[in-house]
Amino acid sequence: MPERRTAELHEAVKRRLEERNIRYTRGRRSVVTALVRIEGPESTAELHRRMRGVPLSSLYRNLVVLDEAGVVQKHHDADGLARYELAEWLTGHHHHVVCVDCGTVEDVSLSDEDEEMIGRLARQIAERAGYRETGHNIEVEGVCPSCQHD
Amino acid sequence: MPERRTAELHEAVKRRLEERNIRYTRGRRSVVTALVRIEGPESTAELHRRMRGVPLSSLYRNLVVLDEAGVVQKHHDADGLARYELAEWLTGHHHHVVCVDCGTVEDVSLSDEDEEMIGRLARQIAERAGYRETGHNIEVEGVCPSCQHD
DNA sequence: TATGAAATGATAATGATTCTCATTTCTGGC
DNA sequence: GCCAGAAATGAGAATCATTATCATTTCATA
Repeated sequence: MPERRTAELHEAVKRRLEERNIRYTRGRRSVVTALVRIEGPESTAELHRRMRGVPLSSLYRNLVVLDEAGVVQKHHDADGLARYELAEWLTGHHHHVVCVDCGTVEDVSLSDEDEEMIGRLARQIAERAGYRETGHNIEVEGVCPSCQHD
Repeated sequence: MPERRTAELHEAVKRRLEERNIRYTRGRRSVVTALVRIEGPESTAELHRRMRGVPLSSLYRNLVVLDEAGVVQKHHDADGLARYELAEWLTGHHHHVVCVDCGTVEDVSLSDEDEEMIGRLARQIAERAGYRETGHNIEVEGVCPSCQHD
């Protein structure tokens, strides 16, 4: 993500939080900063490693706050551990490829036509079960480049 | 699932386990039996409730065994809790609709044409990230019928 | 600068899952 | 049927990510 955009992103987050009377503190800023550099949802352990000086309890607490404010999106990997990334209104709509070997998750975007197709299928799936759709995404499993050694 | 098929299903599971020199014991049978009645991935707590007389430690241990043998498929809900269902080679390929309110998960199947379309997109997503694809599924989020009260 | 609300950091508590180990149940050969 | 070894079980302890607690600090506003 280009330098330029990062400042705008922080501004957008700040506005979003202020609308909800939540302060955009240094700890929360550093969560967002750590998340900007990332290719796909990262574990809390990894995020903590990237953020020297921020206590684990604060990280957890702020992830909850940012999640409830819709700034961040929470996922779970194959072991059930939490992984976070910036919400789609900040990064754009995308899907995930998960490595079945090492557990890494990467973001992938599709063309507008393909997205439309998926959207239609998702609506159909929801409708068939009597659900009111609120979102969808394709989870693709595979073996990532660096795990394909044999 | 019809009565008739249930016996065949147990036979298929038995063969699968025997190939791996794993015994198909009463405890394991009752896990499979509990799973047959289910509409979508169920939590371990719910499974345990359905299986009076089976200690929790045995349930957990057998879920691991059945998962490693490919009899059962493990998922995680929005809270990161484990949910299990029978593997697709026993039930057929399908997708999931998740209620964002109560967390229930239901299975949904699509037409062959739609499946082909999704398969193509999944391959494309994997390829774009340099992954060798091993599987995929669409996760649709929505509000289930019984949570649509307002 | 004072005041009350919100956020922090250190630590304790929680709860799902996994591990341990003594006991029990299978299986295959005699 | 009976034995020996392997596998499975059950009860409980241990683990570990995540949450809650609470005294202290920081912030926004007057």
